Amino acid sequence: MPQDRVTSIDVAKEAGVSQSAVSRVFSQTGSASQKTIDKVQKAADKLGYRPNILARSLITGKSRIIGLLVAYLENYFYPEAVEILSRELQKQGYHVLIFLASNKESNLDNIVQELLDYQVDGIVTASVSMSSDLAQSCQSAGIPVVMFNRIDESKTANSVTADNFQGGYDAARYFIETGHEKISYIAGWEGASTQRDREAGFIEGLSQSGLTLHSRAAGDYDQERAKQAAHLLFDTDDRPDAVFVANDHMAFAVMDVIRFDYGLSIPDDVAIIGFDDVPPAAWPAYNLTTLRQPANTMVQATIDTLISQIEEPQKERTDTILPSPMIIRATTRKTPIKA
Amino acid sequence: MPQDRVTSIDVAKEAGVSQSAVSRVFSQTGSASQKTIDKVQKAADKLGYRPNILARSLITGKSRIIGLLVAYLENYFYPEAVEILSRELQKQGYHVLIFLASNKESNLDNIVQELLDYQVDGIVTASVSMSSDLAQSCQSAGIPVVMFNRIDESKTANSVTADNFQGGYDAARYFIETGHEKISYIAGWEGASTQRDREAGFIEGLSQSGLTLHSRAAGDYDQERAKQAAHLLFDTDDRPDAVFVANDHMAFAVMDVIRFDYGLSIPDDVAIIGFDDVPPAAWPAYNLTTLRQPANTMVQATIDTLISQIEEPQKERTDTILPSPMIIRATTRKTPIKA
DNA sequence: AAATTTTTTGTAAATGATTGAGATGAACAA
DNA sequence: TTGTTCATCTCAATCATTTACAAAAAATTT
Repeated sequence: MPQDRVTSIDVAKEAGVSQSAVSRVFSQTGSASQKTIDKVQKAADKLGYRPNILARSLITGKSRIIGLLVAYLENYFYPEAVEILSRELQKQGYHVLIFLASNKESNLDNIVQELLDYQVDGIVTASVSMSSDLAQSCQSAGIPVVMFNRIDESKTANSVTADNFQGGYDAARYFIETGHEKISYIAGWEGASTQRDREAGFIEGLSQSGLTLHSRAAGDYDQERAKQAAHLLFDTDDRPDAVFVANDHMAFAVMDVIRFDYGLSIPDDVAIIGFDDVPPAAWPAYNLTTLRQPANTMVQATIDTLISQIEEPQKERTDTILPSPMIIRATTRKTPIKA
Repeated sequence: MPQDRVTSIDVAKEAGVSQSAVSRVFSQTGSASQKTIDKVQKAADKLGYRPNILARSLITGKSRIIGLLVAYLENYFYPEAVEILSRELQKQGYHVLIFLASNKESNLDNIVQELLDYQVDGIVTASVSMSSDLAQSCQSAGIPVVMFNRIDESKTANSVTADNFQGGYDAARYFIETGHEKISYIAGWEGASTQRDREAGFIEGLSQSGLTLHSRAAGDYDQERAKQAAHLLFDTDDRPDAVFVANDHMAFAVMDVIRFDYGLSIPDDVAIIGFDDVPPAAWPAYNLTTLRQPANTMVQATIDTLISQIEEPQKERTDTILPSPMIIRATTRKTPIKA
């Protein structure tokens, strides 16, 4: 049977002090004499008392809950980020309430409403971009929002991203440096800022050498679609000799198609660069050259912006862009020029 | 500036009814005439009112929050499970507050306490087993606990697992059927019930044919350790020709070692069976024969037990064991007998 | 139309904490 | 002793709801 909750009143009675004395002992703010602190501690331990966070939140107006809105976890960049985010926030006395967005946009409004119903102190969106209306409505409710891995075009929410443009640019430069000329691109989901920036940077990098895309197909950040895209690129006489894939998750699928469906060798026949540097990229079976999104620092930046805005609501919004270094592994050639 | 919260009192004033009338409209229980419902709805819409869940929880004693305690997300079985869990609970009006356990046992007590502080309605642990004391203390606080993917030896909490014993058994039988005799095992973390059951089943399956383990090493469910374990098994003249690896996550690392460090061919030189059937197991680069843990049905069972216990606290605890079918892919031989 | 039942409504008391205002008392100086 | 200061404490209001109770209104029966 659910034993009755122990409240501060019970502790107060047990310790022979007032209820508010108990409260003062448990909320760091209050001043209390060592004597009462001891008495209260002892009574609390005896009864197994712990303050009810919900009641506290009600009155302080701070729940110490951060709402995390994420669309899917199949790209392994996100589980990693979620883990770090959650651990770090935990250290600072916050906790993460997780919400999964369906793919249908329409649903997002409802989900954000539910988030607000829980009186979250802040919101992090990962792999999801809020409409400006939605971001605005959080804003005006006084709830800071950080978009993780998405840029907010409307400049309402904060954002933290890797330098997607530069990453795309570097990928292009590296392909060119290593002697490629037929260079193709498999795009992510067109609605995502990451996709747009990576492609824009890549194109820019090509055009520096007077090149354009040899071919292009959309993979929507999905493995099945990426496979189809790869077939599109390779079911032709004029195959690319280098492919930049908009994220690692798709790159694995693309590599599998290239190796197993076409029997081509990577990087001798085709070089591949991905984006994210998720753990499997380092697995010997793939050993993928990629642009690293630094999950750790990205999460840290996310938390910093969020918490500083929670504590000082008047703070300006910020866009943080972190460097995305190239991790050179074995899916690209090392030799500068093709024999 | 954070605009003032809209409360039921504001709505009541606007609609010209009592505050409790507003409450009645928003909580399904209360009776109200169509006329007041309309008035209240209109006023609420106008002011943008939504009930404060924290305040509601305070009085009802139900937060509709489920605490999820997870140790790490690097084994990709868990992100998948978390995603499904969260989505399904969301459908039922619950939400997931996620807590990451550190590896240090000591910490677990604190974390569970924090969970309870949030007045969660139930707890799911994934890849974590609670001490019986801890489970007991949740029990007596009236908070049902389901251990996902762990058996509770002490029979205090509920549990949902795949049939790990049978899976191990089947792996052994399959190796034997396909003509192997030097059969080894790479163990998971010895503290986990999954590890123990998988190994026990495997040994049992071998002994049915009068065989014993050719060799054994511990990988602790960790890729680095698994690699070391693989070296231990293969740095010898008398190598195994089949290895059962306690989960897929380690199996990938082991395959990489076998292929790239020893230049052996899978399954011709060595056959491999894993456990879990995480998505990368189906990727052509691995194409791993494995025992599937049915994430979907396991999560569904978890939710069912949890919710039924939340709603009927007197309910008996249950252990659910779900079948773990073998998914035969390309890391095992198909031919019954070695040439 | 009166009596009865049913439905709706408002009042007020919870829920379990925080917190400001004032009361208490100890410590100290004059 | 008296007055002053200061830390500590208690009281009571507050947070935003739900909900028991009783009163009022509406619907139904006689």
